[in-house]
Amino acid sequence: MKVSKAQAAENREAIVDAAARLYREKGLDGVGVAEITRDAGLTHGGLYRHFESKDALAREACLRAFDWTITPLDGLEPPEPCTTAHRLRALVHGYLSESHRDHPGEGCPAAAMANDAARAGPEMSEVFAQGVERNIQRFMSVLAGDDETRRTQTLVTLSSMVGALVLARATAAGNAALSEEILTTVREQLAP
Amino acid sequence: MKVSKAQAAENREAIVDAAARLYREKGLDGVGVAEITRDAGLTHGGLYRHFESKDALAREACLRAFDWTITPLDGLEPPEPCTTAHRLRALVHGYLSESHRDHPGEGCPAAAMANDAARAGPEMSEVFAQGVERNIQRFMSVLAGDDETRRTQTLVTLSSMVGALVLARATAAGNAALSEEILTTVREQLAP
DNA sequence: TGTACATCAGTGAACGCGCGTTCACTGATGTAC
DNA sequence: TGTACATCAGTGAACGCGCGTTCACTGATGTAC
Repeated sequence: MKVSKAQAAENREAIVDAAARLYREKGLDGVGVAEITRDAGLTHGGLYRHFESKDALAREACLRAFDWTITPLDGLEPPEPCTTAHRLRALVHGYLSESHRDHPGEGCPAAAMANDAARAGPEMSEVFAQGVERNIQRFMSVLAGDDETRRTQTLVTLSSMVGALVLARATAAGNAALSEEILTTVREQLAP
Repeated sequence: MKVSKAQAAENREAIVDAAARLYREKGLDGVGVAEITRDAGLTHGGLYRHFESKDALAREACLRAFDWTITPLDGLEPPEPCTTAHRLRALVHGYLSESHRDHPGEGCPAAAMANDAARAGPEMSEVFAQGVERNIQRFMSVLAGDDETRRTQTLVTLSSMVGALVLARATAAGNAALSEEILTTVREQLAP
């Protein structure tokens, strides 16, 4: 049955949100349209009233996933005086936390779907690159100094964080000690 | 028809090698058993004489992939005197090269299949963790200093390289300039 | 060293299954009068 | 403001397709004598 335009818009958002979460958790090839629409409270047939194809939905979901913001850990809120070092530490320790490692669905898509994005064709890669650039801009705004220095530092720190999180996740189920060592060592090294 | 035991062993190796390459290129969910056995010069039916299931093959292929060694770039062979700094530079610049970015099938599996390994269950995660630990040991052997310092430096540098390569690959098709910027900035920062 | 035969690596058709996508249909919405 | 009706978001059965796995079969291998 038809629903109101407002309801239809809400349903569309629910589908994108569900896809953004499920794709980060299970990968682009790990979720079907049936699971995504079910998660959004709908059935699979109606998907194609909103999206041209599964790939088109995936692209929109990827962009949505980059709206993600880090959840600061308890006690990691920057204390006064709120210096650059304090903000950087809160960010790094939130990113390289056990909580972020164990909940990819609500976390950074750069770490959760990079391998998938690399294989999904140029259109997805373009969307992913837009998201990464947004991540870079947000990270730079935390730092101090001239633009070039901040951008260089951001690229290196972001790469370290993405790499450490990706390795910590891949080893978590099979070697918890190694996963833990990667998280703690890298976060202490980046922001002691 | 039956083949000699030596031929059968060769065929088994060919299947593992093909799987190790294809899984790195296309992901664990991106290749079927038909493509793998075809690549090894066989048909899909015989696979189950050698492996219990596709998952069992995937685990063995992942371990095999970690036999990977970096291909030094032209002119990046450590010059005499061959110091720690020289070896480190050759390694970092080889890892963060355009060639490595564009050929994941022969490259580091930690960067090529980390997302897949994280979702493939505890047994795959254990195999992956073994491979990562081997990568760590090999990287440590290049460095100088006491064990703790070398291991800490290794974990941070390895994370940076994995993160940078993963991001460079995911953005390559959609934003070549950003992909290039990530590679060059991080490699110059890690080993100027 | 020959010979007869059991073994078993490899083949390819067939299976059940879940996938992305289509489509006839439903019925509340929203508009034309 | 009512009323009649076209619209279209959502449903769920159906489709073709490719997947992992099975299995009857083939025929060279390797062994028992």
